[in-house]
Amino acid sequence: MRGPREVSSYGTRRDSPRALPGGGRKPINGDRTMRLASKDPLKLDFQVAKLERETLHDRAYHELRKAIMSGAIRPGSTITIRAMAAALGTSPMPVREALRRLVAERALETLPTRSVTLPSMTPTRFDEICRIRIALEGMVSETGAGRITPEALRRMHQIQSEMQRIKPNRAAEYLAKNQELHFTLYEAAGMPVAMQMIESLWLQAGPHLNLSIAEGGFSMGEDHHRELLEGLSRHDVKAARVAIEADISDAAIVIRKFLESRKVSAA
Amino acid sequence: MRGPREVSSYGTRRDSPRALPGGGRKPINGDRTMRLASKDPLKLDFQVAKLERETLHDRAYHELRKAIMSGAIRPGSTITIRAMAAALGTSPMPVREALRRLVAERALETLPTRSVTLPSMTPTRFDEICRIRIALEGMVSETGAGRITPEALRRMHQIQSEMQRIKPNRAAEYLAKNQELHFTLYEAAGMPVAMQMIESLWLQAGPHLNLSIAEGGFSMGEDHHRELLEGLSRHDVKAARVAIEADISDAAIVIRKFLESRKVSAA
DNA sequence: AACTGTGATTTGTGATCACTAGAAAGGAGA
DNA sequence: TCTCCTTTCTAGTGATCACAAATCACAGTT
Repeated sequence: MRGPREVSSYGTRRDSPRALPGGGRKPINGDRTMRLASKDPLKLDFQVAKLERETLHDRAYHELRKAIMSGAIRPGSTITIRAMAAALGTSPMPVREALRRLVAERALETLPTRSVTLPSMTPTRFDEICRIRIALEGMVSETGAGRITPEALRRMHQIQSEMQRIKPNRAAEYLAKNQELHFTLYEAAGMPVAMQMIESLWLQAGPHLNLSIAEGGFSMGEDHHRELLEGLSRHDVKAARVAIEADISDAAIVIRKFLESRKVSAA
Repeated sequence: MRGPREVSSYGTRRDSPRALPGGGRKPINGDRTMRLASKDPLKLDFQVAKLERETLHDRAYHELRKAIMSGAIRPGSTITIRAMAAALGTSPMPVREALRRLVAERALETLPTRSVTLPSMTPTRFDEICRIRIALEGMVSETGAGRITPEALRRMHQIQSEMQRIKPNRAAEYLAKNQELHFTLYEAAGMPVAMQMIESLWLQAGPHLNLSIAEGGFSMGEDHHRELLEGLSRHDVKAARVAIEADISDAAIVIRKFLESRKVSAA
């Protein structure tokens, strides 16, 4: 006899609503909520708030992603499903799917034992990622430069000035702003497929950037960002591309040095 | 009272071995099978066949992938977990994970209703994919051209001559050989991260290539493949890159025309 | 005849259980 | 004390169950 689950330590019970309030993330339901009256234009004569409906594995995915990007998970450490599930207050199932998704995006890796780890970065792999980034982000930034709106450009200037005011010991903030600056330009290109690929690349490199910058301090990007914004102002798409490529290359040199020094110290 | 599963319609029972014979796919276990005797050098004085130990969701993934690439799944049609599970003779669980993985790779797409479909290709998306391919595969092919081994080059010649002998009505074979030719070059570059990204792009474009070639016939690539092989023979990496880029561009023109004609006929 | 509300069926999501393989810990013998 | 074996524990995989949202079918109403 097995009465349908009498006890459980989960915060979310069966009979509680599945829809979770969720952070400020975009809802995945497109437009097919609220179909109540007045047919084809599907208009309602009063306003209602759109319901958020996010799945648990989506939330687990975003939590893990955040932890990876921020450097909270140490490279080489393994992530166990059950521990993560306990931390999130869910069953192992959503975590399993989130991990699988991150493995597919190459942010995580499955060991031969089938455990999942955050892969450590080798200089070789880092070089490869940088070369891909130059090819891909170079192309996308050139496209974005040709289609950027005045609002987006203003926003980039805003981000740049904020970056210059960040204190030298707040490396994580700096990196976040840096990402925002780059992605504002890329977004302007209107290339969603490329966008996801670039995000995947940043996710692979991110944790190691965080670690190396945290130790070595940051002094990167200033010049190239200035060149980038100048190029955008005068609609010089080639200049924008060159600035992005140089930005990636120069940062790569610093990080690579750090990776190699770490390799020596580990040996 | 609920005796632990008396009946089941699955072909694979609990007590049957988990390890499935599997097709000619590479096993995911690295090297840590067979650790029976003679410790540290890990040598065995006789040869044994490596045990295949592939998870069910890996097999489901590869089956689905094959179905997508071959065009067996029509764009726009939805894939239900339970139907796929029944077809594979497993529980829905492995299928669920395989689908999630393919969605992460953008080969499939989740609708707002959370069903999974094979997305149909718009000219816009196709153009984007081609531009990404030119940037990425151009870079990789230049690298590969500089590092290709004589064996790999010989193999490429072999593939090319096989392609020329394929009858005009065997489009699928032609596409398979075409992929083999490209990937042999890319493999030589030794860029595993880029490799996976390129595979993902081919998986996105693949089904639609199949459909359009099947209807329109194929007359693509001959010239560019010749240029490519000539360039490789004389170690001209730039020529190889240009040939690949032209190959992608020219094929894109044909496919794009097909996509647009189809759009009109659908409307 | 078209639309709306209701019930039945389908389908995705999440929880729990069972099973197996590694990993770790503990103990016996040299 | 070290090594090897056994036992125990841990963790991933897959099956099954339960539930809710979506779709479908149908009937009743305007």
